[in-house]
Amino acid sequence: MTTRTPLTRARLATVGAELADEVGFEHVTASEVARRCGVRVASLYSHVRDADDLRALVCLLALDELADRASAAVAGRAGAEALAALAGAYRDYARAHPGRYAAMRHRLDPATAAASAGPRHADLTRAALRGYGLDADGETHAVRLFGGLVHGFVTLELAGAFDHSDPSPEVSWEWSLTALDATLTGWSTR
Amino acid sequence: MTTRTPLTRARLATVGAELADEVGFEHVTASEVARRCGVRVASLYSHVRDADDLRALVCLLALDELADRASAAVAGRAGAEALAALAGAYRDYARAHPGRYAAMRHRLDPATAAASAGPRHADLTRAALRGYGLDADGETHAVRLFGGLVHGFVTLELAGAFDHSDPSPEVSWEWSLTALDATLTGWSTR
DNA sequence: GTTGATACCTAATACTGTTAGGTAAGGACG
DNA sequence: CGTCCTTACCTAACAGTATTAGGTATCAAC
Repeated sequence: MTTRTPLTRARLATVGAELADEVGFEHVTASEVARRCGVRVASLYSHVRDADDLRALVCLLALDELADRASAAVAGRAGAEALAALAGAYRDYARAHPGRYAAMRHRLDPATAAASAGPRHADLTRAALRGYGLDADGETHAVRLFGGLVHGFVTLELAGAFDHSDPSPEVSWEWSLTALDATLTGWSTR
Repeated sequence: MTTRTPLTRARLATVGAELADEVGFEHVTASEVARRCGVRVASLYSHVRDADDLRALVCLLALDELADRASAAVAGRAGAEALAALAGAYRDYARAHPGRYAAMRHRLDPATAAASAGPRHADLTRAALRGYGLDADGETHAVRLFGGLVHGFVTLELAGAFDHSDPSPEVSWEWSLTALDATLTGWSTR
């Protein structure tokens, strides 16, 4: 036999992420991950503390992956364009990888969270907002408004909440981002 | 012994909802619900199809309960005031009953969803938006914008995403709702 | 007073999560 | 060259959860 890929935390994260996208994050199970790695369940415990730690791995991978994409999306853009690109990166990622997107809402312990790509997300949003000339507090409000709007819209859309009404969510998405830009432009002049 | 409360779907929903608020919706287990009802697990299966059906029960209860509160909140109000009251009802409910709030994102099969209080939520939002004089499509966009913003903000806040930055989320919340009102007012004049 | 429905039970099975301890292979070192 | 340690996996056992099958007690109705 060819030497099979050795088990690592990184590999577990990848396999877990693929599984999450296929069956949903809430159904990511240690047993199934082990099965896909061609290994017995017990062997996982040399690499992860417990099942929760395994899920945290997927969470971290998703945070990282999405931070990279978001970073690429805002690079070289400013103002409304940067905002739309950033929001689009989130939405596209959620649709391409629903399981990983859900994984990001997994509660991490504070230490892990601090060391994760989580802060990068906040930084990226702040960077995208730079052009609006907000003061420190205003920027924080804007980060929260942006985060809430994007996350909420994407979550509801993914959950199928928009499936039974008429105009395409695409249009609502554009309108929402336009409105957000207008709002922030207004804030900057106060 | 006093006649113990007989098991009904309603009782299972209540017990499940309490459990959800205590330990989180994702940890609502048939075993624990049975334990709290003073009954063996197998006995649940006379009332629910499977564990997923049990969780759906909690979801339906939450949808209903929150629809009632939302309804009371918007009664007798209009415009910005109605909008803020409706949004506040969601936020307050999420903070008082995080487990039930999480339960509402449980995927229901289409038939159950249609018969649930879900549509009432959409109707309530539409009612709260009436004062803005939007056309049909505009109203749909507004419902989605409102839903996304409120749900996203509340979810992130509950997840602790706002815990490590300075101004109180309260202020961001006010700002966001004010911005939403201004946006919709602007939409109506187009 | 048998019948039937209702509401609960025990028992058995399968799967997930977790811990404890065993083994095989490969490099380091005498 | 043989032994020793480490690494990376294994088997075995056990607890908890989900599910199904089939049994029993109670009670109302005919």
